[in-house]
Amino acid sequence: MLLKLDLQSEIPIYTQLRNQIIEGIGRGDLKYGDALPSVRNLASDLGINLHTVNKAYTLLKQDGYIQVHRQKGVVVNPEGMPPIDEDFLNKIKDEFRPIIAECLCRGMSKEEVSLIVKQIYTMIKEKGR
Amino acid sequence: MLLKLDLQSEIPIYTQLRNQIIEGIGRGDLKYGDALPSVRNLASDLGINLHTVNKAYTLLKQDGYIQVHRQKGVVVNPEGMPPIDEDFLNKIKDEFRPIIAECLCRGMSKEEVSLIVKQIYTMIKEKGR
DNA sequence: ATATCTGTTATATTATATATATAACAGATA
DNA sequence: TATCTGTTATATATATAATATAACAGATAT
Repeated sequence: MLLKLDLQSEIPIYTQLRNQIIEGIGRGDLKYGDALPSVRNLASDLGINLHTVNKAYTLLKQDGYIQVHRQKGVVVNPEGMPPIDEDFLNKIKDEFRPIIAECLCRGMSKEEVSLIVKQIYTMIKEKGR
Repeated sequence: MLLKLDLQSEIPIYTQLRNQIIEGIGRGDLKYGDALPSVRNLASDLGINLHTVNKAYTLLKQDGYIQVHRQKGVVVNPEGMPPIDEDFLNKIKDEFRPIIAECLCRGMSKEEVSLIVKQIYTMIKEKGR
């Protein structure tokens, strides 16, 4: 799977990594049980530090997206993705909220915002072809 | 207008301020031309530093949400909100994207995501009553 | 006029977050 | 036995966030 970094971005590298791996899973590029590169290999490939990759993996592990086995390596959670529970919904609501508020502030209708969101959903899903 | 801060949050104080003011405008609590507290008064009321408020105001000014007059004070932009241009759409797409990817990753359908977004839109808009 | 209120700018300090650099440990594998 | 895992521990450099004082210059009220 191809990972691209913007080292000049204000978004931390470990966050960029985390987001792209999640997007890869969501799109289907990465399937349940698929192996991810070792922290050292990925860091080397990307020209960044081992600990930066490790931080991204740690976050993904904490959320249940991947499993990390001491000596086997890193894999996308073979048991599937974590459930859509209350905690998750509250988290994404907190993340969505300020963006939607800004849309509302500029006069976008509920339908316009909804349409943009649907377009992004489709764009993510179809990018793998 | 009531502003609440979570000093323990990982979200910077100036970002919390910015977001809440934008939400206030979007909801209609703050109307075009309405005065905002001076940097010193608001900082004092919230128990934070003047520069933290000033940073929030500077961001809001840069985006065209408020106007700052040297001696008159701070007001919500009387000419209305900035337009929904290409730059704005690209910005919110970049912000929406990782959240939507995570929804997709957990198996939420396009309609489920869209529904949540609509609910948040309504929630923001109706909170002022 | 003078005191007070604006936003603004400058400087310094502290704390935290981000990213890197080395090194070592312990289990698994070739 | 050498090599590959993730993990942990330190140390360092840089950037960001937040605070603390201080001063400036224009406007306003007394």
